[in-house]
Amino acid sequence: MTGATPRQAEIAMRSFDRSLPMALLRAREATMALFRPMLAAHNLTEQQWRVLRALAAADTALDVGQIAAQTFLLGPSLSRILNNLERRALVHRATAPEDARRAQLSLTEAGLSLVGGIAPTSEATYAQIENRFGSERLDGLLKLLDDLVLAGSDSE
Amino acid sequence: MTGATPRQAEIAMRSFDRSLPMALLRAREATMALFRPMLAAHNLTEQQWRVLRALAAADTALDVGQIAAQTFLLGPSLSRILNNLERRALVHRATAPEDARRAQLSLTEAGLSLVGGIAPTSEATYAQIENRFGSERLDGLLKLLDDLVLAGSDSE
DNA sequence: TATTGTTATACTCTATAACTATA
DNA sequence: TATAGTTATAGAGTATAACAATA
Repeated sequence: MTGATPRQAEIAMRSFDRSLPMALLRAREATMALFRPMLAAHNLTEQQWRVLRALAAADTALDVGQIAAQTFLLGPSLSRILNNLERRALVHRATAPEDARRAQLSLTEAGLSLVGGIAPTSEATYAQIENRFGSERLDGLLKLLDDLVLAGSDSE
Repeated sequence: MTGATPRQAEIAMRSFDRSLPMALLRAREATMALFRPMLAAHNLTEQQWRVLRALAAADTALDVGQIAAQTFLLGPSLSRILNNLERRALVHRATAPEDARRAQLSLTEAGLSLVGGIAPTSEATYAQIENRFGSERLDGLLKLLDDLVLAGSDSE
């Protein structure tokens, strides 16, 4: 035969539906769909928002490596994102006094104000999710997701 | 003040740690880290693999719109990915007889063979996850993720 | 020499709009 | 006119290597 007919039965692999990476992607897409309009309204990409969020959550200034680890961004991507956020005066960059190689990043007043302004909308969306999904189930889900990460990072 | 000191306490928003989109991203990254070497060994991007996986799982040929919906890829991205996979002779493209606008995509013998060859490695990785995480908990997680998608897609 | 971070480069994906072909 | 899909275009992220500055 020339063309090709799909024959799932011939492949010993779980169904697309039960694929864990796909299930995580679907869930993330469904969730982000609720938050995306909020970010678009402020001209923020998801990645930029992750950086701002990490800085807002930190009790202290963060260096580039710490932000990269928390946001799952690679150095080169993060470098450009930080340039962008600095140009928009949302982020402040200083050199660590004890190690001139290391940068210290923090939110500016404007950055803090932006995150603080978005927070109510974000929390309203969360309330909507908790309302529909149940807050106990949401807690359970977060716990399972944390445990999955631990299971993945265990020694081989 | 000039610089900026982060003050999480001033922002009424849940911690970065308890952010659902971040938890889903972390879990997905941790999971994909286990599968990525397998894809890299076959020169497949995650998106290309999602397309092959969708075609392998289908009982019949799929059109571009169906693949886009299942893989969360946009038309233009998918168009290029399909060109790439067609060039590599992994995917076969035909025109639907009843509607010449519609394409019918399926795996070629080589595509089927590729997916079939990767399947054992994929299943071994799954077995590892189930072993560490527990298969009942994995089932529970998949169920919660499905329900979350339903909760997100409900009428506003 | 090792580390922190940026720059260089090539590729891929995202996103929106415009377009072609078909219905 | 509406729909399926591709092409155009601009922007942003991914990934690896090379590099500069500092330790």
